[in-house]
Amino acid sequence: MDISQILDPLNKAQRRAVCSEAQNTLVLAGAGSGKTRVLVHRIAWLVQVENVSPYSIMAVTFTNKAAGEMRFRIESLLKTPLRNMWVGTFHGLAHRLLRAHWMDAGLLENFQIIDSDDQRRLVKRIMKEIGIDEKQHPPREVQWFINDSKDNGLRAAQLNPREFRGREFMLDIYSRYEELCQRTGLVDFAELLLRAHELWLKQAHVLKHYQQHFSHILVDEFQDTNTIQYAWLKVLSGNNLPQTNMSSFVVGDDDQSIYGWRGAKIQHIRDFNSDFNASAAAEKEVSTIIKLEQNYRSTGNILQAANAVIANNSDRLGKELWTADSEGERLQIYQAFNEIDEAAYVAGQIEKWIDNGGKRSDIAILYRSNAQSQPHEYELVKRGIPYRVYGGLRFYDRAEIKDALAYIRLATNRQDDAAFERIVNTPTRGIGQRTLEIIRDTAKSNQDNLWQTANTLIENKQLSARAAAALQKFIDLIDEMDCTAEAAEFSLAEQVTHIIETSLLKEYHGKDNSERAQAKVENLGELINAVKRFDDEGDPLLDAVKESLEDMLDKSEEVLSNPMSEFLAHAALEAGEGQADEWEECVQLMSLHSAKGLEFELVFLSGLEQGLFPHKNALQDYVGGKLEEERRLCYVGITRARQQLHLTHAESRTMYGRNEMAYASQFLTEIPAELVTQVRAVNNNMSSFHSSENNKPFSTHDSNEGDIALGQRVTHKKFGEGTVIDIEGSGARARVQVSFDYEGTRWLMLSVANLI
DNA sequence: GAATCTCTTGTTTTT
DNA sequence: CAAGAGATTC
Repeated sequence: MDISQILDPLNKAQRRAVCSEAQNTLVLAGAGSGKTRVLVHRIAWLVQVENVSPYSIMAVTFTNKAAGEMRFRIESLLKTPLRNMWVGTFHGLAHRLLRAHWMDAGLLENFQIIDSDDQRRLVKRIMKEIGIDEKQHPPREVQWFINDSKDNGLRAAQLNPREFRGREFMLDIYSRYEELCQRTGLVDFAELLLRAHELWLKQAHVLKHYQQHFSHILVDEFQDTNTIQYAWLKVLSGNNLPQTNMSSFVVGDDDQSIYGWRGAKIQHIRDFNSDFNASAAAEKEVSTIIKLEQNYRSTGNILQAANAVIANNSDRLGKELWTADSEGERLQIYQAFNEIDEAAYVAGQIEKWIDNGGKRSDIAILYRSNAQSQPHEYELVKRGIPYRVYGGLRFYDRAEIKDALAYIRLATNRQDDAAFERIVNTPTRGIGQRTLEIIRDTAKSNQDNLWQTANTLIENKQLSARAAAALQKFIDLIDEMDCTAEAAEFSLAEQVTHIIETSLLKEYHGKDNSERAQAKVENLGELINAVKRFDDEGDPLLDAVKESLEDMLDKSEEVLSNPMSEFLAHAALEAGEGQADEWEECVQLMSLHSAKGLEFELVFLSGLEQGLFPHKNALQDYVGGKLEEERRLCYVGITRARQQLHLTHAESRTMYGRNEMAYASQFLTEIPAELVTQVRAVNNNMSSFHSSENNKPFSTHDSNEGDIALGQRVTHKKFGEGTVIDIEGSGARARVQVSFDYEGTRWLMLSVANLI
């Protein structure tokens, strides 16, 4: 392959980045400026021109989707499969390293990854044990504290107790949690990263091995790295050495940093230059910054809107996107009466797009929170428009699946307390609170896991005959499911099928004949297919690790861990986006967070209301930091659109069962009016009147009680809750409903929902 | 010990 | 509206 194929499709700045000779390169890439393309072509350049071996390259991303796409695009560009290249997410790579070096990392061989749900249960259990009132200190907060500490690389022992005066219990819970996880072979998401970092620091031979193995590290979405990820990269890149040959190539956009709540620090982009040049033995340029500002994605109007919104943020690195493209259409803002009307507008526009020959897969509906997908789904189903929802409750997160996985976990690793707790009495088998309390207490005082404790208690006849019998039945059941090495003669699918059958989970979840129950039974069946798929496809990273460890003395056998553990890790890390219907032609629904990195011809940004987006939690933060992250999220949303962008908000929205009124999002007012067309459909049979108790923002007008003209505004004083109103000119009548907005202001609501 | 009821309470985003 | 906790009844 000749160089022109790699370089021809690139502009000048992109080419400069791809061919960068600096040891460390930071690419500041605006939205739609060809960020992924630069990464992919950079790798192709390294392999084809600089003769770098693919497996001395490590490419890190944040999502599995991005990792998969990068691998795919590199393979298509180079026209060769690259099984041995290290491409993965931070968590995926960290997990892979820990599996290969579990002993050096101080973990149990069959350690399991727990999600935040399991984590909260464990925290709760500890709080109960040491008598901390959950009402006063929500487990969520403690959980957040633990994760935040880990994200910053701090273990309980490293925290200063003096800073916890009056909250010493936080530290106490943290260290007990660490101890419990260690003993039972459980690793949470933050722990994956922290352990991997500690592996570098504590095991010099491991670090040295990988420092010699890799010559190039590439990082996507660099603005999203948290402290521990950044430190991990820094150490691996040889920052601790006087001289290193490792080359780092990172790509990011400070304006698209949207994971601050997960510990990401934009500051890392600023620090990169000074932090990654310790090896200044410079025969060649040490570090360089390249800005990509030409946007190839969106129309001029969309880009201008995005620029205008993000300009309200302070402390940016400074980038101004431009396009050679034409202005295009104006953005359209639709003020809906409520979320049903909003969904109807969106679906109507989608039908129009399709009628004009547009593709469904070019359309995305984006929202701030996953719950907002529901009214849209309802409307799309009603009109028979195929769609697909990303995120939200994912396959492996469903209760019935987590139950099944807990059985598999316990069958794989008896020390897994989290799994034990989840299924010891699911389905119910006569093991009640009392028995469980005894097991927990004994386990606590003996510093033992629940499984072993239960066995001991039965042996020593310390339980009532009834409880002991029930517990014994459970123990026998799990033993019979055994998935440890001895089960190797059965395929994964056979083992899982057996577990689902003998656990009676299908009977348990399907007992009432509801649709919901039926779906659960089907999901359990689907789990077997998921196992089969996993067994067929395997983990592309595994091959890479095997290869890279071949030269590491007597370590190669450690790489091959129990296949069932591999599957469980896959379930925890991939969370199971449906893969089968990936290529089906349908409208895409997803949160703004999961939309990052994607693009669509037609985009709907829905729910642009003050309190929802920006979210009310962010508004309470008067420092503005959180609000700025919301604004970046809005920037991400706007820049997803290529041709057409619709922004919608509703005056009233059903939230936790009540109608809530809301003002339009401040972000809407930040878009220059000349870029926008305001749409308001009047040809539906829906009317909405509202006013606040203090007559803000509307003035009051005299009106005969019980008779309202279309479009007239009223106060609640004349029309109390339940008053019947004639809607002038329509012949319709409605009943007044009183609602409250986010600030607690009282409103009157009349809509099609109130028609009588 | 299990099932059912009532009550409260809490709601972003993801690996 | 939903999940979870706590109380009540079987």
